[in-house]
Amino acid sequence: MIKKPIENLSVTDAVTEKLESMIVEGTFKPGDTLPPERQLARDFAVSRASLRQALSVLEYRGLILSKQGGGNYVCDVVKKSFSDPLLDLIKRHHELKFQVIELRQTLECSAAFYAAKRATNEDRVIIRQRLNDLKATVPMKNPVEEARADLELHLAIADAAHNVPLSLMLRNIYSLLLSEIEENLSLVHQVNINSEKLHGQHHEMVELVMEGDSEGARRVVREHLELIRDTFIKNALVSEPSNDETRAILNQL
Amino acid sequence: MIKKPIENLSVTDAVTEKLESMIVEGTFKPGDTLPPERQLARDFAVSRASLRQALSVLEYRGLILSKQGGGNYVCDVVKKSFSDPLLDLIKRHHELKFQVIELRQTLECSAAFYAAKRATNEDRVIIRQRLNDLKATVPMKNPVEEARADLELHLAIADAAHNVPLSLMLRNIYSLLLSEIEENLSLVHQVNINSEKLHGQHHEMVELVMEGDSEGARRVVREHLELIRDTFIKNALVSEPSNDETRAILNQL
DNA sequence: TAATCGAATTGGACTGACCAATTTAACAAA
DNA sequence: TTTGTTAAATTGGTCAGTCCAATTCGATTA
Repeated sequence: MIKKPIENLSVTDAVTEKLESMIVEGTFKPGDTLPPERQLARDFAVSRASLRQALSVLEYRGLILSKQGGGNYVCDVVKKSFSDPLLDLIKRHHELKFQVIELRQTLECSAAFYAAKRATNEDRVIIRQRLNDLKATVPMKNPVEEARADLELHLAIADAAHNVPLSLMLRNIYSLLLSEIEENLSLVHQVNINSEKLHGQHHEMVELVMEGDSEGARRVVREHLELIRDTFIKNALVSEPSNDETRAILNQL
Repeated sequence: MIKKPIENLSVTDAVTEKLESMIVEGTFKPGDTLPPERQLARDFAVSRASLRQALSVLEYRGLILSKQGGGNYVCDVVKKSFSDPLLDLIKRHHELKFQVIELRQTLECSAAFYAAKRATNEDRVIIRQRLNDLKATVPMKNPVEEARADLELHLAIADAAHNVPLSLMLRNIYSLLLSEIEENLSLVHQVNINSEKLHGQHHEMVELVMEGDSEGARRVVREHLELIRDTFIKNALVSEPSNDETRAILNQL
């Protein structure tokens, strides 16, 4: 039987693949400039329009960088990200970030609720340890480390809920938030306006879980994430005042 | 202070962002066709070449699908799932199914809560349609179709919550449950013991969302999923009496 | 009623032109 | 020579128009 891998590529797609291959295989090395578009189009026997469509995709993917008057520069392929397009989407759209916080609130409220019911002695030791770790990071004045310790505490509580899918989903959300924080440190500094209140909530949250007060734990976590959400919104207002996205967020409340 | 994200966008990039926003925010909905390229170029006051560069990036990112002679179709980004080791894990470990139901309860309670607050008229039409579809499947005596229609109703409510990540996670769970049901039909028949009560809850759930009673909607969904959970547990007891996993589940309650 | 055909619609591609940022080289001044 | 300025060439960015090819959809026909 003949396998028929029909090449049904458009001109643009074919050029995209060809250029990608040449970059990955080293025909064009990082830092090089690609041949001028007009010449490249002639070489590939395609129109400049089709070539430029291919170049736009390659630029979006981070393989090249176009500079008007300069040229098309080949970027370091190592930095190429394989991340999910959906994650890219969430990172770029503020209204989705708000939704992520809302989802986090939903999940964490349940996590705290069940953690208060099901936490084992071992869980309790870990949770206390995470709380101490968090307190230890405060004097370090390192916002990334503090954020990481903060999320580790929340994660310890999530794990104490003994619901594997719930823990996994929160882990996904935390890694997303952490990369967000690492990319934009200024947000964290402004968050610190409410740092005492947030730390107080951390203590209260841990205590209620320890006491087995599931309803109370859920309530505190809800308040905790409402405060985080409000801080996020204030931030959005500061950095992007009278922006359509920001207004859309406010209308959702 | 610096922190000045200068808007130095090219025409193509501006069009890309604009279209992306309109898709994410729902101006163009999944399944819709975008306006014809010539008209879209006129509307944005850009050349068709620039517009097509933007479209090629959006197509690479999976937000739209271009079909020659057909149009540019908006894809359902929500249906794109995280590449998740979670699904494999759950399929291999039966004790996780109970946790999945619990997670589903957490997510759906929030979904119903926000749906009652945010459902648009369009959402309401779809929800009513799904409820009618579900009622229509009952006389068919086809458990898989009924389960599918059931989940479609729940999904419509989830989408009405207007939280993309939330919808996405529930979609993942639903696809998991559906494949589970298809693999094991016997469970569904036994569930039918409570079918009248479940159907009544469906009606009540829809009505409360329609009335905008967010607290009531959340309560009904919680009861609904408690019933589903209990039915699931009874089933487990019948099929696997005095099993370690089953006892572990009961101890969690 | 169903199938078929063709015109209108729509995306795919090409060409040539012009603009704007950058680079390069020529030139002038020190 | 070295340095700074300027003008021309280069190059990416954008646009308008034209034609091709696949699809759609309504009118026509069996």
